[in-house]
Amino acid sequence: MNPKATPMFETRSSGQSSLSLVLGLIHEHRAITRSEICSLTGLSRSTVAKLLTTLVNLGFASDTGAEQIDRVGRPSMGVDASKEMLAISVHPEVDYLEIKAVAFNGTIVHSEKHLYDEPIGAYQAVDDMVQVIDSLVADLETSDTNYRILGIGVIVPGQINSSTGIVRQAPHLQWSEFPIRDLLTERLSMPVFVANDASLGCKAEMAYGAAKGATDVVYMHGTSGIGGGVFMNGTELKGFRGYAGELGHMRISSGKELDYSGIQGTLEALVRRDDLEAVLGLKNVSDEDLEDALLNNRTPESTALARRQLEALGIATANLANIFNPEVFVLAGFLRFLYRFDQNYFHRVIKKHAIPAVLEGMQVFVNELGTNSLAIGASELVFQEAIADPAKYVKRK
Amino acid sequence: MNPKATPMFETRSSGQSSLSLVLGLIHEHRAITRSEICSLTGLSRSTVAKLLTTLVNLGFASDTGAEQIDRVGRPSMGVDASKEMLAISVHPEVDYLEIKAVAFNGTIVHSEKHLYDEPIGAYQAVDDMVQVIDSLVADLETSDTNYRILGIGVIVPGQINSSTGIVRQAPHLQWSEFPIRDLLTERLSMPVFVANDASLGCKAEMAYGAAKGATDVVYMHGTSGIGGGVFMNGTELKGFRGYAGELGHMRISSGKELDYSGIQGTLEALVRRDDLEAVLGLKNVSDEDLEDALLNNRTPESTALARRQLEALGIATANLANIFNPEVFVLAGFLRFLYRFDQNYFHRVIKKHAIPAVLEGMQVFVNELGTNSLAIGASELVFQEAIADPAKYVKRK
DNA sequence: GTCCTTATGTTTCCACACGAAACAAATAGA
DNA sequence: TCTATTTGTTTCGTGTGGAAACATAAGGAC
Repeated sequence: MNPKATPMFETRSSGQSSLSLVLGLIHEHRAITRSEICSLTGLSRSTVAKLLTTLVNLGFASDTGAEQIDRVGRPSMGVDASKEMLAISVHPEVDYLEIKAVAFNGTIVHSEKHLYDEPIGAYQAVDDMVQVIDSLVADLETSDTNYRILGIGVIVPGQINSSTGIVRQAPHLQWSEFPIRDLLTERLSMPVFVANDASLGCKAEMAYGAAKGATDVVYMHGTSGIGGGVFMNGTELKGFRGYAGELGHMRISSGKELDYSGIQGTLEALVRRDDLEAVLGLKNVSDEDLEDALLNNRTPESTALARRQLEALGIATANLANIFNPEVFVLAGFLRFLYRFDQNYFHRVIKKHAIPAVLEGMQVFVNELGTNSLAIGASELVFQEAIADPAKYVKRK
Repeated sequence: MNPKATPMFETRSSGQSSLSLVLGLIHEHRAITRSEICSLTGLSRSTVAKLLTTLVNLGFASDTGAEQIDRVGRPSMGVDASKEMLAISVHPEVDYLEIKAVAFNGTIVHSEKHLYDEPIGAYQAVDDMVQVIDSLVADLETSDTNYRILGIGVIVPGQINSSTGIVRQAPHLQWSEFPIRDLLTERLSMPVFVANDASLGCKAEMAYGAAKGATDVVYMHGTSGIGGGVFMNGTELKGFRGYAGELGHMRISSGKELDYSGIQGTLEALVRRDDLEAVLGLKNVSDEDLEDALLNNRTPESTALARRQLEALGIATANLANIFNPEVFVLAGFLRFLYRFDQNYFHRVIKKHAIPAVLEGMQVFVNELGTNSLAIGASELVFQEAIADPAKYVKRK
């Protein structure tokens, strides 16, 4: 046939098939009954039955007995999301490399962390990842449970071009222009996905955390800099080349403070974790310790600083509210306890700078998910791909 | 059946059917050959043939003879988008009411403008609209061409809740909380859609103007205030309640200037058409006259002001570039000639305040479409609905 | 002009997804 | 034990889209 035929769109029920729809529900709910699937999707009982048999055959779900009770009528049978389908999350940081295995039903089945004494280069990091993953895969395959690994999700603290899988710049790791996805794909021979840490944190909070059920979410994550993730209408804002969501670089003041990119008056220049540590006489402490010090040892200086930072954060939030009209705003990292320091003040600043209409119904939350949030977000990269085309993944004997 | 069954998703080829896909292509291209449809969609010849006969029967398209020439092989037959399917655009402004009729192939088949001596209220405006549209419909129906009107698109200069069709606030018209869609639907008995003017301008520029072919577009429109429209990945950013895109209220400076909502240091407070008129000794002049005066009668004062405004606009643009990583940035209204006043300076400001990565491949354009841009955008509201479900619209005898 | 090649339209049949309807099964309540 | 209710199961019909074979309309080589 015509070899030049490169369709602009997928044909065949573009968007998603019913199979994906049902599989997505199973993944989201972890356990769900057949009748719930019927009412949530609008599919008929006969169709749901057929779809479920194929999903069970593919290994994505398993039938459970009837569980419902205390209602008239024949009890509906349940299905569970698979405990055996896995995604592996990989998280390189300045001083460690963390690898976890997440099951399709959301449970963490494995977790390991390798500490580094000194920062290592990008290529060395890839070598380490390959080695750790290879041995993990070997362990899982010899285990008595019949695990099957669907792919790898890499969490990178920096700018990612998600379509090419190239790390554009990761300031803390000091990586730049590093084609991590292709390198890992080649050496691991399984699907590899790469994404920004803030974007994955947002994804996880939307799936199972503070923003569960919301479709329009803005997420800000404060570590050393401030990273952002934005989901509108349920899908991530990626932009032309995939660099959308650089919320920390938003300029909100005409002041002369510089952020780490050398830009003046940005959010990142005005809201700094370092400054909070300094005013409390601390250095390189954990988030927990900093939170404790900030909230419980209030001094005039620390209060003044926190207020200044909260004002800047509030102005940025108001700007983002005007721009996005989100349903939920999630604050993570050190922004979480900066917010808790004086949330009333923060809300007053927002009210002053945002249009009233966009604040109606908008909610501000701090992140709910703890240490596993990034791993869960990374696993979603893999699982969403599998959900979109379940037939591609055949059952392992 | 179960009456409580309210599916969260549409089943049945959710997204779009092949019929919509093909109809969308016909609308976009105005004229296209059958074989182009095959290669663009990936559908088979037999399927395309079937789909086209139903679309021709529905009246959305008409067969044309073979046109292609100078190539080996049987020439492919063409289809034209209908000249008879119409959308009516309605544009209320402070001192006029403008009504146009746009055909499915993009041609303007009718245009009329009623001037007002003094501002009229919202209800009076609706009365006028109904009267004008009724008589227009009567004219079209008695015409010798077999017109069929698919719906009404209303262009409102203000905040719209697109899901309820309520005008939240239109400062210049002095309307607020006005349920214009329901009022018009009731009295006109045809589908009515309402949208913000900047959003429609953006839609039109993407379909047929400066941003043609782009999927990630940020559009800023300067009239008295500054309105914005954002499309990401081809779909409009609406946000939770539909108020996303209030770009004019972005705060970029710590200055004390107030915009018309009383917010300090915003883009709208710093970039003002009034100020440009004043520095040139003008008042209430047309865009053409203001452009002419600004570009051709440069004084030290006007240059200084334009530079200040360009700097603010550049900072805002850089912020939006960081946030959205758009492919195309479109400047319309008076921003168009503010940009032309010194576009090199504008680009320098952007470079200074944006992350290098997000500027790669980003292009800045001024709007290309002239007076009909809003009408075309409004017609798209109607036509996109028809394209999504063509079977709903039966052919008129 | 006559063939051959190429690209397209047309027709016939088939695969697949999904639903409607009838029936079977499992519960609570009378 | 019987009834009402809800769900699983089976059968059959419908609609969407494709593959394959065939028909048709061009250009090009001889």
